[in-house]
Amino acid sequence: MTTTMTTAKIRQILGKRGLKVTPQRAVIMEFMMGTKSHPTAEEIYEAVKDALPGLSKGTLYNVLNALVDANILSTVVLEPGAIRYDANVSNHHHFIDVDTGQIYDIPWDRVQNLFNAPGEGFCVADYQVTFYGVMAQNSPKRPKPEHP
Amino acid sequence: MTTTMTTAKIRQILGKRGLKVTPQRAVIMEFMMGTKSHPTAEEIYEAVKDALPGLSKGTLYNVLNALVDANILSTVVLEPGAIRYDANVSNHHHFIDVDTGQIYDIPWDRVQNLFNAPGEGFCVADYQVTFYGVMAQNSPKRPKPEHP
DNA sequence: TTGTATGCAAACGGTTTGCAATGCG
DNA sequence: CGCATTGCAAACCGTTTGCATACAA
Repeated sequence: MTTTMTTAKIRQILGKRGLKVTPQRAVIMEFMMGTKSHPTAEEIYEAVKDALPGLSKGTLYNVLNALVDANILSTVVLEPGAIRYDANVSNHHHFIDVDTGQIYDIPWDRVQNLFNAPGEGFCVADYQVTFYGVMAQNSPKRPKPEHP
Repeated sequence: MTTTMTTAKIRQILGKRGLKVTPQRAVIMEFMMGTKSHPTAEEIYEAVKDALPGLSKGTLYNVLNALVDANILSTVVLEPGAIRYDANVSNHHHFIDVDTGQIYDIPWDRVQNLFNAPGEGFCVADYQVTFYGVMAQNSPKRPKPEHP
């Protein structure tokens, strides 16, 4: 895990929401701000356990729920069985690569306005598109294999 | 639960897929074909337990998984914690009434073609839109209160 | 110092699995 | 008759909860 965000910045974000700064919160936030992979709680646990050897699952969920409540993280449910966490809290869509399992954020404005799509009687307040497909082999967005 | 489909029709659907006809499958199918409510396994269990007093949860999941595998039912995950089942197996979108919790199917062709929306490099094979909002009070689609 | 956050362990809810008994074709 | 399906109970997995201790403000 590489450090991508200063402790000061994290203190500021937490402080602004009236949340205390704990090592657990700082490390988990730093990891989440530095990834776009939409990890599950289990994956976050694996990622931070070197930096937080004593971390318990209970505390992990406690921290994640606090950050979600404070609107620092958002959640997505794309498959049954696990909640995924995302540091991108602005409105956006998702693309799931069915080959690699990678999940990509799709900017909100790439999809045309669909507020009226459902038709008469449906008062749409929000919507979200989930795309399924494969990322082009030559796309720079495609993750490189670990051992080429 | 009202009978909306003949036993013969159910036998035909199951037979075509090479599935044996059991009372459990017949009753569960009949209930699912007659509802648009996207019930969870628990809700299906409650709905059919009068007709199938001995039904076990294990068998319920066994039946539901068999019907999903045979493409007689489809699944949706709209919230964490529970899979919802739908007798509508054709491509469609969903509208969730955030007041009532009701889930409505939105026909596929009410949403314009979004295959190219994510942009360069994303080869979209499929997509699905989830709308959140409220159904107009005067809409005929809105469910009537149990005790007006 | 005070109240909130942590660690641990037990509980929880939805779903799956193993196995003997039943029943459909 | 033979194999698929059922019922039951235990196991599983992600998540929540309760409580005593530790710690940020």
